[in-house]
Amino acid sequence: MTEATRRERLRAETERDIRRQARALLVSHGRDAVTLRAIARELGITAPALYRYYDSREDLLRRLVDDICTDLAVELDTDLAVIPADDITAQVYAVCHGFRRWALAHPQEFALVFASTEDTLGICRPDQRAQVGDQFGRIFLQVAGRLIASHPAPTPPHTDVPESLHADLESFRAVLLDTVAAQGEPVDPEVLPLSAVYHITQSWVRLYGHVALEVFGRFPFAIGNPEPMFDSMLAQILAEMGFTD
Amino acid sequence: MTEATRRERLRAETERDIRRQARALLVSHGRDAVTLRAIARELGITAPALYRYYDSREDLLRRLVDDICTDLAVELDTDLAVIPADDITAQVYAVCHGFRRWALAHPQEFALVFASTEDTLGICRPDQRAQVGDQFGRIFLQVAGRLIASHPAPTPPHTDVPESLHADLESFRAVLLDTVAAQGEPVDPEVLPLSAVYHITQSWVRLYGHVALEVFGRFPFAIGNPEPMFDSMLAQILAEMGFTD
DNA sequence: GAACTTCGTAAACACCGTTCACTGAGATCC
DNA sequence: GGATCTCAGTGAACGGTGTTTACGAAGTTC
Repeated sequence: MTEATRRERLRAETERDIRRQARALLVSHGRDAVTLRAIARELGITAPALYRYYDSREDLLRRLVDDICTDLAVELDTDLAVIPADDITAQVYAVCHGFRRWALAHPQEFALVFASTEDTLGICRPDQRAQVGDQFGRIFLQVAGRLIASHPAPTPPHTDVPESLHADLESFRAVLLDTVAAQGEPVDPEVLPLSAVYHITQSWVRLYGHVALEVFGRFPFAIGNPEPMFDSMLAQILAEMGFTD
Repeated sequence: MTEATRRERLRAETERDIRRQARALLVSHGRDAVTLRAIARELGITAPALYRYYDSREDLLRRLVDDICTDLAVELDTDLAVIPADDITAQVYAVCHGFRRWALAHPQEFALVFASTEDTLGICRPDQRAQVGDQFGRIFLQVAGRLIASHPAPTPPHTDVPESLHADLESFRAVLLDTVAAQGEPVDPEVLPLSAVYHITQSWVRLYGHVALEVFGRFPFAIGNPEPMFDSMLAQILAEMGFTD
């Protein structure tokens, strides 16, 4: 059935097992508990064997980040699957709620992927990764692109876009257009004002800010149930783009 | 001169040295490098001696957080000292710019204080700490309280405050009033609408979100110079409160 | 000066990441 | 089919870590 050799199959299987155990340790006991010896112990092998698969513990953690992003993307895609394709605001709600739910359910993974300094996690080749994690970034860009591509009216930009950001925002707009186009319907670049691209960036700031503050417990006061605040924030973000439903 | 005994003086001195070395290791080589043995080595003592001062490495890290918050507060207070007492928007700019500058200059310390999950850092007795770090929290509350206490007009609330947040926001308003009153001029509680308190919370979400995204390099695209974006965000936050300068 | 408290030590234990020489089984070639 | 090569996994070792323990040597108190 498989044309791969027996050795290749076993290798791929072991590699998956290693990552799975590493994830389990990360989730259950935190980043520091992801030790090569503990992983090997659970797998019934010895620690040096792991060096046949990863250059170092840091290398393994770096690849874990990719796995986590992929899993998050799968979860968000599942949420998106039940949303009508033409209901863009429902898609935005689904992705944002899904992101928050995932972050609160997996704080250690959130911290590793979204709150690690570059030097504690090794260099992540800044040229290739234009976005936080390939898979999760794809979904974010996709929904963001569709959102601003379908925004109801040429919204008067609430704020002036700083002049010095024009170049960066224009290349980001190109990435958004590519992502949307690759997923299906192409979009007229003219209908994507720079101010909307800027607003999307600001929305990511707020989405990320709220979720991170909640995960890390750094809101300035105890909040009984933060979900209404999250919903209210999303509603305001959409309202500022001209969506009034 | 000092009425403390020789032993007490030496103890206090050693304790300061320990924390200073721990901070140096944190800043220069990251959280994982803050090792009891490394600290002891630099101080010319042995690692078990540190247990006369701290219960464990985790305990030491927890107290480091307090030190860092205090230092951050001192830095922000220095910035505030040169701002006219009646120019509240300038004070807001000073604190926000100072917070961003500090975070970018001390990413490891920022990550430890503002992006650590509760269980990786031990429980921080949620009853006592009403705010992120006592000292830094004091400054934030102080400026935030003064800001909404002096907001120019009874701003029409852009968004409705979710019903379920009223109770939490009211107790937060009380904390804000206490902080401002303890610092000098008392404030009429009536001039502090709940929607403004809510807006302050949303502003913290945006301030924190921008700074954390910049520190962790998680903006969705490469930004040549993020400072204009930060300034633009601050301007918008103030504009939404009715400050138009 | 005796009794007591406290700081620091050395030794030990159980972990950790990582390197290295080596074995044994799968893959390949003749 | 047998020789050869490749490579996953091993055991031992090195230097590092947090932490506990018993003990000595000061400072403090009476």
